[in-house]
Amino acid sequence: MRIASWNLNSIRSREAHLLRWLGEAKPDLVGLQETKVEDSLFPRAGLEAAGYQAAISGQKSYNGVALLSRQPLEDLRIGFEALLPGDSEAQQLGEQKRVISGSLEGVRIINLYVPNGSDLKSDKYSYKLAWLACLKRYLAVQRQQGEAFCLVGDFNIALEDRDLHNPARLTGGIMASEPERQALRACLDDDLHDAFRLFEPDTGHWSWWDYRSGAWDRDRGWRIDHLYLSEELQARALRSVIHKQERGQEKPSDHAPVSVDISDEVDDEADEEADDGFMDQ
DNA sequence: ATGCCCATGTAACATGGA
Repeated sequence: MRIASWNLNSIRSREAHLLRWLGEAKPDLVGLQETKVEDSLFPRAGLEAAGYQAAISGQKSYNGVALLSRQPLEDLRIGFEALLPGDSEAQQLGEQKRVISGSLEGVRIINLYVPNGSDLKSDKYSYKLAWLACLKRYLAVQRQQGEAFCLVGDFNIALEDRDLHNPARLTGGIMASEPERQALRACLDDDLHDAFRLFEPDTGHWSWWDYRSGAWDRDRGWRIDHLYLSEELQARALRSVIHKQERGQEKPSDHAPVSVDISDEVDDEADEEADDGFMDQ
């Protein structure tokens, strides 16, 4: 099973990119972020023609998440409030559409668009930290359910210095500050594993390049889009890839898609030979 | 140093992103 995540920066502006990429990468399950469209205007027709159905949670102009799948998802959950019914903060945070999850073949995918935070002195930064604290409570409930799960999305956090192009200048600032890194580590809690880092220890691999300052041409990027696997899925991980070529397209999103392949055989070892030749870069 | 670019909404900029 191939699971992917992509911040599209507007699905209506990027529909052609998405459809072409789906045909090339053929993911089974995709978490999308920043769809930037209310549900009634979500462009379903092209996706359905391409064999994908969409579970959506959107709003006008900002935010918005979706899950694409070839097979219908089971047990759809929208927002933190789906798992935290008595949590008033979860209710309040649900005004911004940033969380959607569903199950497929015994695997739950939780798709997130973590707030950016803007600036360390901004109210949006406190919002980001409160949001991550709520995510921790949400995951505590998820863990109690004993289901294999995959946490994907645009985290807007470079968790380690090897995840950004200029740590000397950028560490400590937004997307690389210790409080937000600590808040994300608390969510991962030693039992969620970064799929990409199972295979690639080196720096120099990015998933986001700023539109400004010629960041793409200078390869000044950050790795802020992640796929985290629970223990049972970590053992089944075959490879994880950043689909960097998508950032080089005409009128691209500022994010590249990321993906992980999970063995269908529950008893297989992680070092098993991969079963299909799709690669990038 | 600051903004650089891009999308949305609404109608020449304002807001948000990261």
